[in-house]
Amino acid sequence: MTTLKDIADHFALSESTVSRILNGKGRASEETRLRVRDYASRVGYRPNLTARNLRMQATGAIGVVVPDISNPWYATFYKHVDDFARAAGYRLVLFDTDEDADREGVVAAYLPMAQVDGLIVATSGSDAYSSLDASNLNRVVFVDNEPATTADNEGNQRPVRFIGSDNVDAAVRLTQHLLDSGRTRIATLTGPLGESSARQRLDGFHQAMAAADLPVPENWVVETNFLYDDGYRAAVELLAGERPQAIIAQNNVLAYAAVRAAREAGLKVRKDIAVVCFDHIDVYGCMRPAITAMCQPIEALAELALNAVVSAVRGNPQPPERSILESVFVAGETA
Amino acid sequence: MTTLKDIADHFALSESTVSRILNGKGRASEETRLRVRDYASRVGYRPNLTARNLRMQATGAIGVVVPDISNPWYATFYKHVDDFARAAGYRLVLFDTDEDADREGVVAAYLPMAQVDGLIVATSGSDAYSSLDASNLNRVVFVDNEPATTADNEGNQRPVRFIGSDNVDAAVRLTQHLLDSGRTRIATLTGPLGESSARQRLDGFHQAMAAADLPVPENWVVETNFLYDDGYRAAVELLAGERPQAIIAQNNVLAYAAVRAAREAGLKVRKDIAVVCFDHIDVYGCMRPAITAMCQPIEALAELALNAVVSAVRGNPQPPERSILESVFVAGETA
DNA sequence: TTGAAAGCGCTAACAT
DNA sequence: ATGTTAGCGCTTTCAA
Repeated sequence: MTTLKDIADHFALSESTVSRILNGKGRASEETRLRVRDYASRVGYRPNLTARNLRMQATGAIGVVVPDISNPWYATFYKHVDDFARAAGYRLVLFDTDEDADREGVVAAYLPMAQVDGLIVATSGSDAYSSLDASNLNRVVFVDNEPATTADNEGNQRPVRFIGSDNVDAAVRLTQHLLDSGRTRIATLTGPLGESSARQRLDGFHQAMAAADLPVPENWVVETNFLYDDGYRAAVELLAGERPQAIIAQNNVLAYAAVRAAREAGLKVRKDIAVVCFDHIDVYGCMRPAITAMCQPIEALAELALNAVVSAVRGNPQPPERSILESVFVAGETA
Repeated sequence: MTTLKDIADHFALSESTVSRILNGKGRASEETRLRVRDYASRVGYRPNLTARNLRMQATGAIGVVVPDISNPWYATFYKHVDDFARAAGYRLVLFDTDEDADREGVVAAYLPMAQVDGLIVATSGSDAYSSLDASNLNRVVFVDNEPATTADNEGNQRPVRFIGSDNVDAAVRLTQHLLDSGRTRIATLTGPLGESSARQRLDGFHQAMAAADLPVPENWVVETNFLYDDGYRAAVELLAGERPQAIIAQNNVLAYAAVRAAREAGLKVRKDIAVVCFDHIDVYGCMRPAITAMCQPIEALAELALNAVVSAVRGNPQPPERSILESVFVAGETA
């Protein structure tokens, strides 16, 4: 590869002069500038970003960490973040942790390892963030789901920047929707209850049921890992026992699994069993039945997250505050 | 951040000793090793990968470039590549170009800029690869779609490593399937005809129609950018005119757009109009109707692509050969 | 307008 | 078993 030095040598110039010219900094004689620019583009010179990043102590890249990029919700989220990032002059790099805490830990370390300037993280429960020092932790913005722990060495829990939604309330509303339709025997497929979003959505469900004086049999609260296969197994098992009138799936993918299980059990969704969920999104309009759901305002989350991380990266210390957005109810055909 | 030097200073050791210990290379006294390891993990030392990469002239990362990560086909492809990459000891980094040649050009430059060791590219027609020198071009593996041009400065077209499928033949078979069902008035939504996959699929369509002595009205071949919105507009327009009995969509997303347009036009898909496509994949089993399609063997593509790029990265020059896999017909409910 | 020199944090060849 | 030195390719201060 051609380096700055190669170009400098070619003209018997110094590296610094060439660097300045190529970066448009400082002055250089019109003639040198032209010659250098021309030569650089002729030989296809590309600055070695690794070297530049090392020198600059910055990368210009922001990482986005999601548990499952084949989940259209996260893909859509990423696309929105990308739009905002581009406008702000940052490059985005996408990491898929496959809902695996270890993989997430690896990515979390990219920050102290100087691979990205900041991180937007939809965590699935890694505790890797506790090993980040304050200056690095400050450059991560959590979305959707709060990290399990951000305690430091001494065990002090440290507040972080979080952009999420009103999960408890959304769950209450979603449950209430079912109750209003006369369905009182309700089961739920939860995510890992170590995760805040799962816990909160379960809380809301319990609250609404308690307020209506309705029981929730223990075996109607089934914990999953938020992934399709696991959700499917759980749903099959759920439907094999005494059958609820409705299932609340704590994310979109679990709902798809539940719908499949219901169909395979010969049930007609809605008539025989209602299925509702959180964060259903149908990018291409081809999913049937359309699922009734409470949805986080995905674009607003993306915008807040990007702004927050950029401001941290630019050196403005982040107020470790929680921004909670309101979910919206989207009526479908399943409840 | 703690650096090697900090640790070295702390024990009055040299950086090289600490480096060797932390990398498990060379010998060191049991005692020093323990003390250093312990201290490093206590202070949460993370090697600066930027520095290491600069020194090593390698990153251990392979980039995967796709035109649209919210397209489940690419998301699935990525996941498969990830599995193989992990097994081979490489980290994957995902880039979404949003079907935009400029963005793809930026990512292509990551190679000479030393940001990744290799690239697996599902191109959407950037000519950026022509500016890569031989040693860089050798580290990119193209999948699904061949690059527009890989000519060098002198205009010589250079062969590249490509993993794709039998598009022409697949299109012939898909068309034949429609013909066999008695549908002879067939329209097609193509991708950008600058892209090889689009051209080949169109070729196959024309071949099959010609072989059956059937005409293809010019306005029944509609070129799109492979994206949903554009496909939808095209489909609406197509259905507004004299109506074909079937639509061949050149990718999955165009099919979803066509199905939507058909529904909105009050048509019953299959009965009133057939819709078939390439590469339909329904990760969650909730898309209705199930679309009849010719599908590239996605996992095999992923495996070949990863193996090829890894072997290039490891220094084994790539034979610039084209690997062509056979597509499989997946019967659905739409034709 | 240009150059010399230092240094970002790391690894490795070559001492000792 | 450990240290010295050089250098990866770049930017930037300071000097000329």
